[in-house]
Amino acid sequence: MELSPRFNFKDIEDKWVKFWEEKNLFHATPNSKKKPYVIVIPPPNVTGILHMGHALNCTLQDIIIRYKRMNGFETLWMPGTDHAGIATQNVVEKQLAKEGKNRHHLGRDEFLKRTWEWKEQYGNTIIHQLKKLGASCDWARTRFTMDEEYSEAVKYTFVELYKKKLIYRGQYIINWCPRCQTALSDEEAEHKEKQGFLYHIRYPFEDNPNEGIVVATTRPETMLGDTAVAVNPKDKRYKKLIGKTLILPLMNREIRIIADELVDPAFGTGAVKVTPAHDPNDFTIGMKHSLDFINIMHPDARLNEEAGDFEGMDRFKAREAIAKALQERKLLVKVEPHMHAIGHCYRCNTVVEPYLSKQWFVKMKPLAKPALKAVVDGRIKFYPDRWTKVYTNWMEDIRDWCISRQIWWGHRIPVWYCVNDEHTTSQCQEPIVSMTTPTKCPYCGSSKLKQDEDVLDTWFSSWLWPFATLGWPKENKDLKYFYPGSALFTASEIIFFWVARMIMSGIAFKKDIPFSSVYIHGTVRDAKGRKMSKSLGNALDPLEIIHEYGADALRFSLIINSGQDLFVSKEKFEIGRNFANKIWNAARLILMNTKDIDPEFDLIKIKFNDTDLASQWIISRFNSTLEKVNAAIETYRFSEAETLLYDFFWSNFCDWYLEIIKDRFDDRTTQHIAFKILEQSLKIFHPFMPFVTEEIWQHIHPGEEALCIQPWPTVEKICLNKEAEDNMQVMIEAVSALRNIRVQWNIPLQQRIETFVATTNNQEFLLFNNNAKILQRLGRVEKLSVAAQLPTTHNVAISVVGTTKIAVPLGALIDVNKEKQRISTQIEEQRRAAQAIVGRLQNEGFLKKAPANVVDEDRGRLEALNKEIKELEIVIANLN
RNA sequence: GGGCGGUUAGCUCAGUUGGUAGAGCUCCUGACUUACAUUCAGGCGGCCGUUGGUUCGAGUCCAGCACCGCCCACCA
Repeated sequence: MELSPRFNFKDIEDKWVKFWEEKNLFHATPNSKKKPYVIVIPPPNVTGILHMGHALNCTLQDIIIRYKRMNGFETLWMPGTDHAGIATQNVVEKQLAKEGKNRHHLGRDEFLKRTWEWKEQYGNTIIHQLKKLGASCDWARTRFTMDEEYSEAVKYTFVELYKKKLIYRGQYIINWCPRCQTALSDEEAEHKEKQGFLYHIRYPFEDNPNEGIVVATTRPETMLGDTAVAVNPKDKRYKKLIGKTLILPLMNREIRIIADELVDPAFGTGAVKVTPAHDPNDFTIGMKHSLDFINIMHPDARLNEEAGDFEGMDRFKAREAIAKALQERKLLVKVEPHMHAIGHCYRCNTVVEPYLSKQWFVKMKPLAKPALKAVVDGRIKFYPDRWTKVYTNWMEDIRDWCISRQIWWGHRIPVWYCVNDEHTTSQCQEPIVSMTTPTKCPYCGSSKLKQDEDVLDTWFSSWLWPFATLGWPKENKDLKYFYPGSALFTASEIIFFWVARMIMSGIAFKKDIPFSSVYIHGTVRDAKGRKMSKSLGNALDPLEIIHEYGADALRFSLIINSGQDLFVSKEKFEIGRNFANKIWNAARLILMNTKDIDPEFDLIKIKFNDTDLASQWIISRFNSTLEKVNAAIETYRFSEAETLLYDFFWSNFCDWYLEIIKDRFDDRTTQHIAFKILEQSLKIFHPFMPFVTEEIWQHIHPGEEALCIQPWPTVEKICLNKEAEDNMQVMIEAVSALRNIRVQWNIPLQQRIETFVATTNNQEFLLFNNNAKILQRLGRVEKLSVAAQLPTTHNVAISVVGTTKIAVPLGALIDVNKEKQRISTQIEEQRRAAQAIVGRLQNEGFLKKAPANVVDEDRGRLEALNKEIKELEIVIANLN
């Protein structure tokens, strides 16, 4: 049965997606005979639609998963989605805004109901898209970070950590997003360099209002909340002033000058205004010196009643207004431009505000210590290795993790407070932390309890992903068999957010690392190197590429470019499309010319003496390629693996082997070798291009088991034949030499030529003698003579390969007059060019006296041209 | 301020332990065509960022410098 003349990926992709899923080929179950190989997918946000980053990330995972599956592992690729607290809430709020409502109009329960509805409707979009990509996940296991079972795991984690005193609640300066109106963790505040200003403000002395101390700040509006000015105790300029009282301008509050080592005398004026409620540094100083903490801001970043005349004003408006007011009072000494990094909300890009508030935190040092060790002592390896240092640096300097969020969509914090005014004992202040909803206060017995309003950071659920997806905290067979996992594939952006925390949680709760390899891949950018984003409008949609070029093409092209950050444009995907097409057509050629293939036929049974050089060569090339491909995949060098496959199949198999055997396809052994190489190639291409390979496979093996569960070929050492590879290389070069002569001398392909091969090297003599056919067929040679010396014929074109001369007598082959004319024209062109140089040199006066380098350069060109002219003249002479 | 990565053909990138610089795309020339024009054959095109060092020999190893990019950081 033949393949259709044109490869049409659109006809086959959906068919195989459906087939694989219906036959349950990707489902993994605990299996006493096989070793497990496990990857958990980085769960995409439910709000997500497939972008190039996902496509790259998931293709990489799919390659190794399919590879391991074919290598006999019980492979589990765990799929699922993340509830993405802030992102999802934002989407639904935007929807509400269109209806002129906000979430408070609906109330918490109604809003959550609405969000769940949204999730049911759109939350699986990305899962469907991943299937189109060919991802071989165990779809039946698809998890969501807010599944009921999963929620139990999250609660359990919170309660356990609280019991171990690794979770605490307290008033601290956190990153506050005034738009999302929630706290953020340090990692969620993205620092970006921005041009700002450094305002120098004079704070007058209480006893001498005309004099004062000058402080420098980038956020003058926070001065309204100042409760001190600090200087370094060693700073000679200010030593005498320590303890003096100042009048805080605009507020007319008395504040004092205090001394603290945190102050750097070299920055600004060396005197720092201290705003303990609005700056992390100042907070520390405030605690140390028992200062007042004055919060001057509403949660939406408008100034509050503590801001005096500026109440109600937005923070940035207030900044201008305050600068102006200070200027009017002649207290603004100067304003200078200043570059500094400002935190932005990673979800909405709003400038975050350091804000004092009561939040829940995870104490990280005890969790980080064993997680750091696991990487330092090599139990977990990063690929490429350089990320190890990024990880260890962060872990060594880890800070506590703010996990409470003032939003509604997420895991509600499992904490209740006693709100009974009448019987409140001092113990009733204690939070009640519980897996289940408590009915009464354990201290006073009151049933007036109120649950904490906040939800947990999304990452507080995703850091449990490697085991919560397997049913933890309940023990079960899956968990026992599939944990710990094998590898994790992700982008560098979430090493801190996710990778590090999974390692911590795995060790803390499962007493074992969650995976032993972490592969960090590059970022996908556009052709100009910018990150792809919807707002820039430069995003290439993977689905569009799948539609236009096919999923195999998308996958192959992405991976072959994935050595580092990728710069993609539409044309970059042609390589994959063309390659899929090449595979298809090679298969067509072979299927057209082979029949009744003996299924028992095996390449390793072929004796080298029984077959020709080209066959030995291609069998050896297949095995040496396979050996290298295996090594590349095992060490996560995927683009290298694809390059090896591409070169083997296209440059060796198609361009040479198939061309050589085309006219002897009637030979049974040849048929079998070609068929077998194709069949084995399909297997090793399958992880990279699952669709086209499965299609061809099922075509040649109808009714048999699918390609995706075929055993991976083994490297047959007996087939590795360096001598054949080297010898074939000589033949290839000889053919190339002949082709070269043809082009050089304008000998049309139709024109059969006579060729002499001359060598005194015994081995090469035999080689050419035995493989004359290759030269004859691919070089279109009519008569080939192999001898020790060239005949004494004039007018031969000679090319040298190794120690062998390949010569073609030109005599009758070329039209001498035509050739003469062609060369004459060439000579004329060269002469004109030479004349132009001479002319220019004369015009510019260089010919007589000039800087040596200029003349040398031109002289070089002149000489080169003259040399070429001479050579061409010799050629003309020879033609006679 | 600290750390990391990059600099090789016009473009995008390979280059394994030091040993005559490679691929794809682009461009140019050509193509007996029943596997493929998403093809085939051939060609043009590189002081391998810069300076110095180690070596018989450096794109590759070492040091400095320049430029580009990324990450981290509580100098207000």
